This record gives sequence, structure tokens and C-alpha cells, in this order.
Amino acid sequence: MGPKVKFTKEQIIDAAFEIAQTEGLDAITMRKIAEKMNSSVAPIYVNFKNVDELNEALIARIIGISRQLLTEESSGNPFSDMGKASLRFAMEYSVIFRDLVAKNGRYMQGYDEKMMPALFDEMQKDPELKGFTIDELRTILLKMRIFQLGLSMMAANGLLPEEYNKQAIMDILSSAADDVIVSAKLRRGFENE
Amino acid sequence: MGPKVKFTKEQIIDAAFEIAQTEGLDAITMRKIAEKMNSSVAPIYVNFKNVDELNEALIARIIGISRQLLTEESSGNPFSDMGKASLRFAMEYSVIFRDLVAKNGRYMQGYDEKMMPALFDEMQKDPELKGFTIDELRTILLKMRIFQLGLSMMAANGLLPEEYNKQAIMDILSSAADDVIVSAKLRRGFENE
DNA sequence: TCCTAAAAATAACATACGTTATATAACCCC
DNA sequence: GGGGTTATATAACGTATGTTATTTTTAGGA
Repeated sequence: MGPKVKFTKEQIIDAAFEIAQTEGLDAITMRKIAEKMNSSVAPIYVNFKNVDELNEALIARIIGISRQLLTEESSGNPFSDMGKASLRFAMEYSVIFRDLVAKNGRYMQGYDEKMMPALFDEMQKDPELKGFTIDELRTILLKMRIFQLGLSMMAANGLLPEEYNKQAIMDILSSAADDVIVSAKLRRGFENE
Repeated sequence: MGPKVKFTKEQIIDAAFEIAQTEGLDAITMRKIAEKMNSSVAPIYVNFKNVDELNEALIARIIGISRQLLTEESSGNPFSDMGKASLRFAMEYSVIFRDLVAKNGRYMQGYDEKMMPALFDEMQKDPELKGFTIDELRTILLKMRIFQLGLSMMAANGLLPEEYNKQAIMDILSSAADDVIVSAKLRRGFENE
């Protein structure tokens, strides 16, 4: 056996995450990680084959945090939960969120495609959404996702009015969701006249 | 006098823009620009002091294009115009749009702050928005901006359903705007009962 | 025609990156 | 306690970047 391990995978990813959170994902370098740990780059290469493997692990960590935030929101309404969790992530890890959305949507694409069916199922069970066609439900869901992304992006970029605190931001998300559903009901009503 | 100028500021910015559009803003390097022009880096340093000055010129060019798109949309309704112009930019220059939004919002912040007062004035003149309080108008405008940003981001990232063509994307923007206004009117109605 | 300017090309410098080769140090087993 | 294994440190290599020094080329004026 050799000497005691001083730097674990976890610590390395922690350091990388910290850099990503303050300077952006592209600012991560092996030397910066080492510096933040007060080590050399050697421990990094013992734990990861190369920078790509480290990035994969970092993304996995980020996804984990995102999932953690989602589990912390369990009001019963999966829409509200998902929206709030996404918003919290965008606000608490704004730099990473911006980079993730910008990169390309590989991460988001996968995430969305995983979440969509579950949300869609939930919509079809929701009594408030009774009577809508599949297409109408699809449009409602799409509008909500669009608004959620826009709001998260605004929050992450500090583009919202200063007086909007966390609660106000959550409220406007709910309000917009109501707008979409109410309007959809009105359209449905007109069609049936 | 010296020899004829073979590479102008315009050509250099053109080359930089082309790289930004295909590989992203961060992928721009002096040597790549030179390669695209079949020149060396010398002409670049004759025309620009350094890479920062070149970037400023590139941003100015991008803002110019954005403005150009806006002037091309003149339906009379400044809301619709601005939404369509923003969407066209996001779709036609998706890589640059993503990078701009991601960077930080410095560019967006300035752009927004310049546009907001004009839009707000326009809202107060709009007969369809008669009777709303200042705060209500502010909320309506904010919701529209949020939706517009979300939709632009989705379009730029290819996250919209495949069957959504340009027209369908424009339509959903209008539809969401209607949703917000109609719902605001309903709320107003209830309050006055 | 020749000389001078300015533009462009070439090549070098300093820096930062990922990665790897080599050296050092710490721990366990015998 | 000595030896081998392994984590860590150090230093170097190759590459890419921005920038600059130097050289070459070109056009117009004397």
C-alpha cells in the first residue's frame, strides 16, 4: 500500500464546481483546481483519466444537485414543484445555469425529454385540466416550459426588477401558468358555442 | 503612401462574425480570422489595437444586425415587431444569441433598458390596454418579455417540437401575449365586482 | 528611377493549457 | 527496519493563444 489519500474524487469535483460557480464552466482548468485544493495536478490525474472524464463527473454532480432541489419541493403538484426547483437552481447557481443553457442544449434536451412524459401524465390526471384535447394539453405544457425557461434565464441574468424577491418570482410563475390555463379554457368555451 | 489596402475593418469583422456564428464567440482567435481571410494576423493589428477592440466592434456589428431586423418588422404594433425581431435573431444567429445571453446579461441588460421605455409608452397608448394601472401594465410587459426570452432560447437551442416552423413559433408568441392580456382583464373584472 | 511610407507576411516571445515523465515522500507488509 | 507500492510534487513537453519585432512587398512622390 501507499500513503494516505489526501484528495478524493469528491474534493476535486467540489473544487471544480466552485470554480464553475464563480467563473463559469469554461474557466475550469486542471491547475486552478489544484490551486484551490493546495495540491498539484497529480491527484487529479490519479482520480480522472483526463479532463473529459472530470467534466462528465462534474455534470453528474450538477444533475444530482438539480435532482436534490426537485425532491426538496414536494407540494404535491409536480408542475409547481418542477418550476420552483428549476427556478431555485437558476437563482442559486446562476453562472452554471447560464453556461448549461448556453452550451448547447445537450444537458437540457436530455433533462427535458426525461421530465416531459411524467409531467404530461400528471396533466391528464389533473381535474382542473379535464376536457382538454391532447393537442391543447401539449400547447399548455409547452407554454409553461417556455415561460419557466425565460423566467429562470431572467433571474440568472439579473434582468428582473430589483423588487422581485424569491417569493415574487415564484408567484409570477404561478400567475403565468394560470394565465395559460384560463385562456385555454376560454378558447375551448368559444369553440363549443 | 504605401500599398493598397487588401483587408478592411469590415472584412475582418465579417470573418469574426462568421466564426462566431458557426463556432461561438469564444472560438474567435486572431489566427482563425486571418486564415478565413487568407491573410496573416498583421492586417488585424493594423485595424484594431487588440482583441478587446475587435470584440467591441463585433458586438457593435451584432447590435446593428439586431436593429436592422427590428426595422424590417414594422407591422405597426411595436410589441409584435420587437418579439418577431428578437425571435428572428435567435433563430438566424442561434449560436451567437446563446452566447450573448449566456455571457452575462451585459448586452441584454443595456438592450432591454433601452427598449423598455418605448414599449411602455406604446402600451399606455394602446386602446386594448385601456384601464389598466401602471403596475398591471408593468406586470403584463414583464410576462411578455419573459415569454419572449424563453421562446427565443428554446428556438436557439432546438428545444421546440420539430413540427414548429417559423410561423408556428411566431403564432405561439402572439397566443401567449393574448393569454397574458386576457387574464389580466379577467382579474381586473373580478376586482371591480 | 529611386526612395520612402505603409501594408502585409513571417517569425518570434510570453503565457496558459492539457498531459506526461520523473522525482519525492508516505504507508504497509515482511 | 527495509523494500516495494502508491499518492503527491515537480518539471517538462507539445500545442494554442495574444502580441510584437522584424522582414518583405507594394504603391506613390521626388
